[in-house]
Amino acid sequence: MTAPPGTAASPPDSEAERPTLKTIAAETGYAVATVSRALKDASDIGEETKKRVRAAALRLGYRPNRAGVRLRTGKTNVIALVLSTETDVMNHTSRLIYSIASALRGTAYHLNVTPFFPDQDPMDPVRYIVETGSADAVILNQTKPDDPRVRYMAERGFPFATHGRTEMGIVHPYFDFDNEAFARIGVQALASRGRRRLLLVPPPRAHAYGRHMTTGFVQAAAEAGVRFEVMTDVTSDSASADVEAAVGARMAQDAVPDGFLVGSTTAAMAAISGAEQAGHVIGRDFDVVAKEAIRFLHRFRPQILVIQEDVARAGTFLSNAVLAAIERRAMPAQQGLDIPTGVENSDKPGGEAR
Amino acid sequence: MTAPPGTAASPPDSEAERPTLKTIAAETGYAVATVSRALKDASDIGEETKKRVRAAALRLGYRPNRAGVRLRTGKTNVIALVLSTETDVMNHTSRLIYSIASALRGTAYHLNVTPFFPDQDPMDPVRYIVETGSADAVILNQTKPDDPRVRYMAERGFPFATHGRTEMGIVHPYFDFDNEAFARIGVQALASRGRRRLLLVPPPRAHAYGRHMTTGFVQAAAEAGVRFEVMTDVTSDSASADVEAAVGARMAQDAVPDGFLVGSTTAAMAAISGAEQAGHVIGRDFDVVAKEAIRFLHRFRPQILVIQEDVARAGTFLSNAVLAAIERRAMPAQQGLDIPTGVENSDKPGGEAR
DNA sequence: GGATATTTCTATATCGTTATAGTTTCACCG
DNA sequence: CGGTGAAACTATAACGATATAGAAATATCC
Repeated sequence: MTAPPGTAASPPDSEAERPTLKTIAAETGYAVATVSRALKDASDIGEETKKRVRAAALRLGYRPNRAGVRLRTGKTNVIALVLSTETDVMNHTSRLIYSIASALRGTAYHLNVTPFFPDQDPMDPVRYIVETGSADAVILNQTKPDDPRVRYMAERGFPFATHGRTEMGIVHPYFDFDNEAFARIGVQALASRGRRRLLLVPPPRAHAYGRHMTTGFVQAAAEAGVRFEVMTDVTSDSASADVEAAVGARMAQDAVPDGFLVGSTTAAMAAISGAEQAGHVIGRDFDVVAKEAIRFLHRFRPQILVIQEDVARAGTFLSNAVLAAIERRAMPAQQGLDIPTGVENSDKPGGEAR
Repeated sequence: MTAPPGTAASPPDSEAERPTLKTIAAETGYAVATVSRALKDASDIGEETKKRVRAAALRLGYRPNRAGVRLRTGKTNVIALVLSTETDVMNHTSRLIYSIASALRGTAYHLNVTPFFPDQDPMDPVRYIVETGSADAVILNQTKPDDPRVRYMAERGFPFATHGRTEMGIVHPYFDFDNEAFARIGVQALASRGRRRLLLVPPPRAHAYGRHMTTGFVQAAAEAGVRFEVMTDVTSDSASADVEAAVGARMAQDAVPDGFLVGSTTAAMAAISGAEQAGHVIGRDFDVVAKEAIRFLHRFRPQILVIQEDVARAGTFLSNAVLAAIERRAMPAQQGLDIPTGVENSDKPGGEAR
């Protein structure tokens, strides 16, 4: 009898070594290649062998070494989420992260988060990931109308999806909140409440969604036959104090607006503060339509008119989109749109922020 | 003359292959091992060689293949952030992520985010990371007084740091907001405003910080000689509607509290709503002290008394702590505490939420 | 019965890196 | 001039996985 080690009991090591294919091979008596093929259920491996190998793998708690797989196959099993830190809408980011991670549960994929900062070239993280092959797919947020990151990934055929659209005519998977619909519904809600002089605090035009919202606002207001104006000195991403001051100043002038459409949650609060300081009362002198990802604005002022954005749906969609792209699968829909259906305010019950 | 390829011009490949040590070796004429050693500035490599190798590496845009390094050395260059999704305090999470990522900029480390969900064993992600060696260090948040995750990592000597303390007597790097100081300062602020019947909406006692806050509250109130009570049916993590209802009910009974200390931002808003619905006026009938990570509560009610939590500092500290732990370096301080210095309200100017 | 498939398994090379044990070259020494 | 040692470099063997060509063993066919 020869003495191949590890045939009987478990290894005598004090440090429990992590099992590899080699360990299983030694345990079962098969070759490493056979074990590898058996575990991936290859057609040229016998049923009995597969059963034995799987049993050993389970017993030993085998988990493939990612570095080994990655080196050999190039597959990283990583999805990179590249986040713009420019705008951090209330709880938007963490919701997005949670919903992506949640959709990735049960898959072999892990989530890598790479924020980039205002002093940085937005291309840096994207280039790094593609050049070093450190992820299998990328999810981007805060797209610009002409976004070099999208062009870069599309040109290289690197799997990716974006939260937000572009205006480049490049077909790729994205999920977007329908800011045009948001503006339209908001304008209609204000108009139906008798508001006739509308004011938009728009997102920056540098972002694609800023243009959509502005376009929707202008069109809907024109259709409704009401007067309208768009703030130019501040955006919904400006510092709260600036929004407050700008709106306050505007509300002290002539032809006072009586309906606000505001592009972000924080800016909505600031705008209301500004108007109030100019002596106007919400619900009586003016109404406000705002977008939020988590219900809490109604606590700020119950009179506020709110349109909900479903960030979790975005995360789920984007995860599925990149998983499909990695496997070169077709998707039922390459693009997803979160189309709001109407405004809410505090008289309507609903899910609550915690 | 022999014909070793790639001596003169760049490779004729249409697909620009990613350069490896081999590429540099071919370019420079040195052996792969020499190139490797030259790039890590080993002592047994000549200056002239190093210079040439570095130049070639730069010219070719060489970046080490992480999978190769990881396979050979076991080093992943990944920091894992394991997030509890139980409580999602306003913008807390994204701030933490940004600040960690920011501190990791310029290092060779990447950030992996692994949330775990209420239906999951909190040990799962931690076990997975340690067993598969998928990260060099772990950062945990939302510690429990007796936290098995901390025990697990400490026993194995796996580099880690936590946001929040435990009560297990295990010495390890952590950063914590001083919730005891928060409670003390809050109670003193209320007492100095003449409030004599204080109410605490505490964080869940399952979390370490919940105990700290409660302890601090009870002690400070006793010292100040004021009456106090701790809500038992709801916590600052309860659904907003529940907090609102519970506080509202309490405010309709006898011996009405005139000062609230609230453990979270959202619960503070809910508590105020509840009290207001019971007919009480903030600033006149009662005062509220709340904690926030991002300035915006003053917009909700200017009268609110706010104590700021510096989440960015936590992220920076935790990053440095795990980097030191990975390199087995000593840290100037193993533990960090964010000790609030006082309350603010809207009469004091300050940084703004955007 | 010999040739040809078919099934099932194995040996080998490889991905990119690094640790280790050489090897070569040259200077210096007694 | 042989021996010693340092300096500078190289060859080789891993790390763990998998693709691929090939090898036994068995089955199938004319």
